[in-house]
Amino acid sequence: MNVFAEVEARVLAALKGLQAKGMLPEDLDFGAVAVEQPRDSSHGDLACNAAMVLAKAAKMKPRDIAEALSSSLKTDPDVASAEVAGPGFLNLRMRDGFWHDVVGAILAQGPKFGASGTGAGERTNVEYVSANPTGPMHVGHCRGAVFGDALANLLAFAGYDVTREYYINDAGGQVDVLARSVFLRYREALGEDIGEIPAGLYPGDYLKPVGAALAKEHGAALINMPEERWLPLVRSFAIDQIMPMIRDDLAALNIRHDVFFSEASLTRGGTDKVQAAVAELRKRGLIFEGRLEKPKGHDDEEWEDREQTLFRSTEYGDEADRALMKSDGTYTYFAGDVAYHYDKLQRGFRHLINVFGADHIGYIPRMLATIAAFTDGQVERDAKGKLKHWHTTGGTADLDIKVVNLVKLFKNGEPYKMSKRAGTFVTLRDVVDEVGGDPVRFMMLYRKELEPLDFDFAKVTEQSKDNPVFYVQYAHARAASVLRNAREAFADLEFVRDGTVSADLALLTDAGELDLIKKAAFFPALIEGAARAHEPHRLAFYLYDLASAFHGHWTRGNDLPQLRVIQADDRAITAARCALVASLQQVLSSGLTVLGVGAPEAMR
RNA sequence: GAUCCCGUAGCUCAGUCGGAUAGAGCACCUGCCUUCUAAGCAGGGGGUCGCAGGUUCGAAUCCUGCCGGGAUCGCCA
Repeated sequence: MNVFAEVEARVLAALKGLQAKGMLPEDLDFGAVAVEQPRDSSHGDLACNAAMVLAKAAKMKPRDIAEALSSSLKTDPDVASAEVAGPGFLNLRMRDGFWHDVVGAILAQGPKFGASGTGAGERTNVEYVSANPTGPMHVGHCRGAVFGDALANLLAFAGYDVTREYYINDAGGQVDVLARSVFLRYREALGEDIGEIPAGLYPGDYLKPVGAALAKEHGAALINMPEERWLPLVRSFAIDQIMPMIRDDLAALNIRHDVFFSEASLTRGGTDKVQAAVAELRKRGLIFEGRLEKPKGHDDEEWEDREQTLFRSTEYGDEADRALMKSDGTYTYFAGDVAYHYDKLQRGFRHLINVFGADHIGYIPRMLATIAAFTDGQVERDAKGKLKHWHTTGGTADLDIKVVNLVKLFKNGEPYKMSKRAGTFVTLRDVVDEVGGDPVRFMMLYRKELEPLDFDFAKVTEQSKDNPVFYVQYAHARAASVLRNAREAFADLEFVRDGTVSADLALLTDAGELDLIKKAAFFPALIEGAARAHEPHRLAFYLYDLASAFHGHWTRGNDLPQLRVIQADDRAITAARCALVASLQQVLSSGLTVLGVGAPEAMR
């Protein structure tokens, strides 16, 4: 039950009624008509902008439309008042019974309250994390991981059919470096003194067990092989060892993926998916042999001018065409990504979402161009041809690229630089072990993803009570606690029977109680808006707001005992208030679950 | 050089498709625990929404141009 959609439907019906009576011209576009929450609750429960958005097309004064709409809506038995205000707002107040029904709906629908059908089961692929499999996850990785995971949860809750995907970059030079680093640890495991790890290789201790495992499996068999023979073997061995480490790290943050897609698999075993994808682009006339201009702002010396295979991404607003083949005849990273995304499309996804780190911003235009090309879609541009949004439109499928900004690490207020070599490398696991997954997740989500985030390791560890996650969790625990106490006060207290509310909700007459219901009633609309915008942070802020309202109402009971939930001499009112508290607990629980954060029954 | 992001209270940040008197947390000040969990609550001070134009019934929000901070650029991944 979405009260905004509900009331909007009634407004639209009223507008059509006015048309039928000839009080409004036919042929009006009601698309911009919206029912929303007024910023100031003294204006009413709900506000409608219909009069103002229709005035021009209807060639009428906004206030005249609003007055007509007002008298029409006043006949609705749920409408307590419909006043025209300001330039033509229609402020609606609903009768208490309308809000009491929301409590009933929440308790009847349980965890499904707020879940929506807007996604219509459309197949959606969210690709996130995709860290190179060269070591354990560090704190910098976890923002994109948490964001992507929460976004996937949100979309699933909003009715999309979501696949969570991790692209394993296991084909480039970095994994060769990994293999060489592991090979060194392998020699070490066999008793050799390897001395200091040479520059250019990964020095981390986490590779020691990998080298030891390699020694256990192969003994000394690899030691005298030429590199070209052991390299591929060690490479895949190392990746097979490290991916479980990464999965474990992610699991510690309550993150799981449905699909791990290997870059190397694109060209393994006689198949060449890159070639197939490039052929598809060639068919569209977007592949050509040409020369690239020297990039500006870089030293000239290393630039080599040569003819090469290029993708005409400038066709879709990119600033340069993009190379697909290196001079040694192998594919570029981009070529692999083209094939990977072609594969996603062939798997039938209608919506693609990629979560990028801010350091990949420059990669966005070519990725958008790729999807636009494959789907016969467009990349939106403004009049000057600049990219307007980071998504494609109008094609058989679309891509939206979400960028999470950098996490700036601090320690005791000082900027903190991570370095694998200096041993100041902070792993994700260290943070989660010390602080817990819930605070990390909530902190990452309690912020618009495009904003930079300061992460002070010491502060999060020592003053974790400042983290808003506890505020929200406390509200949930408080609700659980009062329900426990109520059942103690009234042994067989009942407010729900067979999925419907049995308590007399008409007893909820306090303004604070009704205000809480109104906030809870906003949840479905919030979910829809956040899902549409791909912005999980809105949910985090909403939950904070709801928790705040609940804490405020609760504490009012200190001064005014008659407002407390448990009224020892009044079973009926206790039951009604318990129903309200249970409904708030449900919304808090559902929201926290979408964010991937726990909803505890008690705080410690 | 080019592209992109950001600029809202002392600090960190929200602000729904353009909506009414711009909000929260922290910090500061004043109160509230014999009371359903004080990890809480109530109140106070604090603003040129970076600057200047434009669009319109209405702009923190959209457009243009500046200013400031940050990120990125390649046959890397």
